Amino acid sequence: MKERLEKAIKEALGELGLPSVDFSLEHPKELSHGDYMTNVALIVGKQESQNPIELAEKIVENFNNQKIEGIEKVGVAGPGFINFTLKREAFAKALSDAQDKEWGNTEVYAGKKILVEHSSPNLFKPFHIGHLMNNTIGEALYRLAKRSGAEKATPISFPSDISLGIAKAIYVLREDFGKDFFPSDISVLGDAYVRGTKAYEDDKYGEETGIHPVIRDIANKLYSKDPSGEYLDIYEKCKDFNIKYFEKVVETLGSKFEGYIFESEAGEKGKTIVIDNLEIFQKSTGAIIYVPEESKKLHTAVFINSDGNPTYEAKDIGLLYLKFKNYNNPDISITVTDNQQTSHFDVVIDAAGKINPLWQKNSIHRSHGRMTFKGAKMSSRLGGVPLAEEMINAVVEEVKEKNKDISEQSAREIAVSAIKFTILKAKAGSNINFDPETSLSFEGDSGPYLQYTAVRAGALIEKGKALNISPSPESPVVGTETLERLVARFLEVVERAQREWAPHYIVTYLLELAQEFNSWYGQGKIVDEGDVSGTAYRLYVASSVRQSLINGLWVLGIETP
RNA sequence: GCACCCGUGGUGAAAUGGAUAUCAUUCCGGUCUUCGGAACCGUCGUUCCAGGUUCGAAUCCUGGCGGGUGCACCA
Repeated sequence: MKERLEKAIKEALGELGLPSVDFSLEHPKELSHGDYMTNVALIVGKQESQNPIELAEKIVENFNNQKIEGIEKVGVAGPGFINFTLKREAFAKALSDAQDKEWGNTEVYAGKKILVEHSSPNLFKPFHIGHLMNNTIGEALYRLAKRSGAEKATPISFPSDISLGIAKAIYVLREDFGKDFFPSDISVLGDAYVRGTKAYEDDKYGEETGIHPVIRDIANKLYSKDPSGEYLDIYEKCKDFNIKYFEKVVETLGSKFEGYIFESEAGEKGKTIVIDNLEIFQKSTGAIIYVPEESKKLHTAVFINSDGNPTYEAKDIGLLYLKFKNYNNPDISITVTDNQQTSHFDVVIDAAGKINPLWQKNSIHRSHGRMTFKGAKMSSRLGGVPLAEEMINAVVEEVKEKNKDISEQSAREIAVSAIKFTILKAKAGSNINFDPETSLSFEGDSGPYLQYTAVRAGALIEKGKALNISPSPESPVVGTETLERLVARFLEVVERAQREWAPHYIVTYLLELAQEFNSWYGQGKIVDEGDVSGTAYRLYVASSVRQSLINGLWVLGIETP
């Protein structure tokens, strides 16, 4: 349709003896303005110094002579915009497609291999609300990829299983529990991590002072996988325990990873790569660093420290190597991190491009803001960072307060959907401050509102079934035109979200759709025994709305009850 | 100091350079013979400041002001 209109506009310009110009042809923001609008008269008017409204009227007259197929009406509005309203038949195909589970699948990345890395945990820290945010966004990006026609979309994670920080935690665990320590609860490890950091800062733990050399030695043993160290034994047990914990947590959030690249593997590989590329990196005071060109306005970064161990930067180089090797050179490789890491990532990618241009070309970095959570119920650990579980529980309490009879599982589903929705409705990048009292509503703009609307549509269809009326496109009725337009638009909304890797477009769209549906619902009877053919059509529309909501929510990682 | 991100009703957000800046929430007023009301309808209320570019600026440019983050061996 869009191409047809573009052609018609060009034809009109030619017939009227007007210059051909670059014009836009878009959906107007306001649905009541029609289905497409063009600014062609404004552009020509400017160029030819003519009144744009009069020009627009001439162009419209030409359109009417052209008798373009599928157009209901063309009009001039505002300062000289031309609005096109399509005939209802234009949406028939979309409405029919929207009856199907596959509705919303696109061809945006047809045949591509897409890798999405997200949720990367520190294996000695519990899953906190920062991970919750990362997981929600990462999972949504993965699901967008999955519906984009990609040959393969793969979600992976990059767990931190090795660092000086982890050595600090191991040290504390060994001191407190002896060499036979066995982890029983994640919080024990989290506490050890925090206390280890503190001990290292103070250079004192318990009675013992001057612990730096001991901890550095542990770190070295971990890096070199020294089998003689009893610390390694504790470490391995903690690592196993943690991976299981991580998998359990993300499963309740609806994600599953197809693979992991551990920081320990990436570090080893990264170190080798850096050492093999000393023409790109350089030595400085015992360390190996990377100095970007001045014009790039990036900072110098240490890749291998003076102990000879890879830093986060070298680990990321190794990570890139392993991603492209293990996953068969993905066409798009997305990394989701906190936006504090943006400049770190820029430096790494700049250096990486010199080692292998593909690593730079195919990598995309999506960053998100930080999440804070106010609430007296929080027993904050980790220096004040609330755990994801604590936050979810607090919201579950809110849900139960609203509905006393609700089951634990349903309450949890609703709580998770409300949290995910709040994270995804904003353009990624800004910080979110959760206040369970005010910012997490279950009414209006919320996950539960969308779930509710989908369920409501489902209930209508069930009711129709009980009366032996099934959805049918045969006898269109008045009143559903706007809804039909909106349903048809779902496809391009998904496409845009995929192109820009921005799930929030889907959120905005679903809200608009749900509002329109609920408004229609309130206007009159949908299932009417006295009007079987009309009911069948209305159910057909309801069913298309329902499928759009379900599929849209799925992309957001929200299940429809 | 340098760099990056951000400033939209009381609050939380949306808006490909387009039309009267959109939605939610709060307050107030309504709908109710439910199709499962976590709904629907209505009222009040907003682009940090000053210039500039443009037919047209929340959006682009310059300069302020305010907030956040990052800048050498942590991750």
